[in-house]
Amino acid sequence: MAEPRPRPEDLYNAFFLEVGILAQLSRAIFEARLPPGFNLPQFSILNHLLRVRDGGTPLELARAFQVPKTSMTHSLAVLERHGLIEMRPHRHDGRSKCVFITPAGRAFRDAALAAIAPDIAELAARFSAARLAETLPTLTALRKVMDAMRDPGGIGVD
Amino acid sequence: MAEPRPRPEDLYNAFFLEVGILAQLSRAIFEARLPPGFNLPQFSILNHLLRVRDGGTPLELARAFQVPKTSMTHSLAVLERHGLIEMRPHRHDGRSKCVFITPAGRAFRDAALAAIAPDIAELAARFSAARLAETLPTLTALRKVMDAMRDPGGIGVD
DNA sequence: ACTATATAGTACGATATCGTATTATTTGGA
DNA sequence: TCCAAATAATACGATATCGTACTATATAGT
Repeated sequence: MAEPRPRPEDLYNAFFLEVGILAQLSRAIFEARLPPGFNLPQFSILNHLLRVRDGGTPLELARAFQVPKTSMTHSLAVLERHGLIEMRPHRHDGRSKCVFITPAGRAFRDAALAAIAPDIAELAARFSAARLAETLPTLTALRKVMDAMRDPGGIGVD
Repeated sequence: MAEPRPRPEDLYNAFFLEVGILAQLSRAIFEARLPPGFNLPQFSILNHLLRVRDGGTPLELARAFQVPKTSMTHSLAVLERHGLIEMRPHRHDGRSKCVFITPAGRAFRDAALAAIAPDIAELAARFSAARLAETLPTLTALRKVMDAMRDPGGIGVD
């Protein structure tokens, strides 16, 4: 009754279907815990500024998140309007700017992480961390392969 | 040098970060092969109508895709405007409608799948299907757990 | 049968995302 | 030095997504 030999194509489609659903579900859970008016990309930018580094340019951020630079301009404008980041002129390049997180931005990010912790705890109670950990190296390796395919020699997220 | 015991929380965050990036990358690749003016959700609806079933209501589709019904109304309007689906009145419920895929819709979906096949082949050459297949059951199980958490007794995608 | 409540779909407005064009600045070659 | 090409950011317009409110119909309790 089981398909004897599923076409490889179907496997990849099924995989990306699951990935898409998981991304949508996790985003919905996450955004439900953010203050109204904020979304996951905005949080992710703050998180990136803290975990990776701040002081980089909007274009670098756009590349790191694989979004058009105009989308990044918009997201940064929202964050700046709320005082969560600061945009300063670039020291050596008059065309460019540098993005810094503010103390309010740190506080916002920490509060958001704390707000989601209970959801993660509930999920952890129903789905073992060990099982997730098994798959993580594969997901990371695949992501790197796909990154390389779309932009050979690109910047990457790490 | 490696963290002796990473907090479980960090593992889940890292996992969902990878899932989000993979979803974004696969969506970008997919949409690059769709005719201009169409996006992945629109294709996914056609695919669902063929692979699962058609004749259902817009609300059922909205639940299956975990999107608000207003978003589904909009997507269906676009598909209908292009003649890819047909909306007929519901037989027994005057409030409701039924969504059917048209021959043009089938052709569109088949053409889209064919257009992406080379990308999948290229990916398959760089990342083994076997490795993906290993992780798929875990992803599916996690998706079901998360589905159940957000909507106990909900409809589900299968 | 009548009425209150629930439900399906949509109209409308707000924000997000993204493609194209524009402006300002830098860089590199004549 | 000067000018053409490249680059960083943004302005602007189009579509997508989604929350609120509304209309039409169905359902359930009396």
